[in-house]
Amino acid sequence: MSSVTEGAFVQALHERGLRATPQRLIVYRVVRRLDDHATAEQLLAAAARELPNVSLPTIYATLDLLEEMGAVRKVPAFGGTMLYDARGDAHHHMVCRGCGTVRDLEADVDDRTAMAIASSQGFRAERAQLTIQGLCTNCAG
Amino acid sequence: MSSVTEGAFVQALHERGLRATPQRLIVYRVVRRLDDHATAEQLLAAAARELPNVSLPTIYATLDLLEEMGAVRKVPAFGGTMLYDARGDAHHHMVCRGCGTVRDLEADVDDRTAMAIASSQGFRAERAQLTIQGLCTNCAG
DNA sequence: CTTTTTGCAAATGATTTGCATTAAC
DNA sequence: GTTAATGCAAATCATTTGCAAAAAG
Repeated sequence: MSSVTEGAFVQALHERGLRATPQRLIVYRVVRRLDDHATAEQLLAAAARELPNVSLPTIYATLDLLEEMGAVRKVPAFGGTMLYDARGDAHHHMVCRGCGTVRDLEADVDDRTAMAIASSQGFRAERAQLTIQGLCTNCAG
Repeated sequence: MSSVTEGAFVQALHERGLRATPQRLIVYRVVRRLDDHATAEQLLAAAARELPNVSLPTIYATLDLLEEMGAVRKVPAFGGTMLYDARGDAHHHMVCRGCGTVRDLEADVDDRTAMAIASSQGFRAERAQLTIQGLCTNCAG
C-alpha cells in the first residue's frame, strides 16, 4: 500500500484485521507530511502535538506496521539509529560519517542488474538504494 | 591506507603519532582475514583467541581508528548493529529486513553520476554502495 | 463482550565513557 | 620518564517487552 488517502489506510488496516486507532492515524499522517527522514523521537514530538500522550512504544510499533504495509521505509543510520522515510519515489542517500546526518540525493541509478542478481540468489529483493558515504560540508572543514 | 603488510600499518600508525600496540595489530590482522562482515562482538571473539583479554572498548576504538584510516568500512545494519567489513574492492549488500542478515552482492553498479551530484553539492563523497532491501530465503518462506 | 492496542515502567543490547593502571616510545 | 592506550565497571541511548487498563469492533 502506498495510498494517498487516510480512508484507504483505514481500509488496509481492517483488511488485516487490525484496528484504526487515533494513534495509528496520526502517525500515518505525520509520517506522510514528512519529506525528509525522521527518527522515532522526532515523529513522537510531531504526533504529540496532535495527541498529547502518545507513547514511544506505540510510535515504534506503528512504524513497524507501516513498514510492513510498505508505507514507510526504514533506513539504518550511523550511530545505531533508525530513520523513517515516507517518500514513495526512488531516491538515494548521502550519509556523513562525521555527524551521521542523512540527506536525500536526487539521482538516477540503474539498479536492475543488481536486483536481478539478488533475485536469482533466492533473495526476495524489494528495493535498492544507493548510500553515498563521506563527509558533509560541515564535517569536511 | 589500504596497504597489505602489517609493517605498513605500523608505519601508518606512527605517522599519525599513534602507538603500535599488540591489540591494534591483532584487530588489524583479524579484520583483514575476514571476507565477510562481522560485528564487534565477533571480532572480539576472534581477537581473543590470540590475545586472551582484549576488551570490547578496545575493539570498538580500534575499529573506529581503522575506519578513519580507510582500512575498514562500517556498515549500519538493521537491529541497531554496526558491521565491519575489510573488503577493499567495490561490492554491494543485500540486507534482510526480517533477520537483519547482510550478504555481499557481486554486481557492477554505475554510481558515477550519483557521486558527481553529491560532490557538486559540497558533500565529500568517499564511496557509494548499493543496499538491496528485502527478505532472505529463510524469512521469505 | 471480546480481543487488540495502548501507556507506563522496566528490561535489553550495542556502544561509549571515566578512570586508575599499564605499556609504548 | 611521558603520554597514549588499555581493561574494567558503570553510563548512555535507541529500541523492546511485560502487563494491567482502556477502547475498537
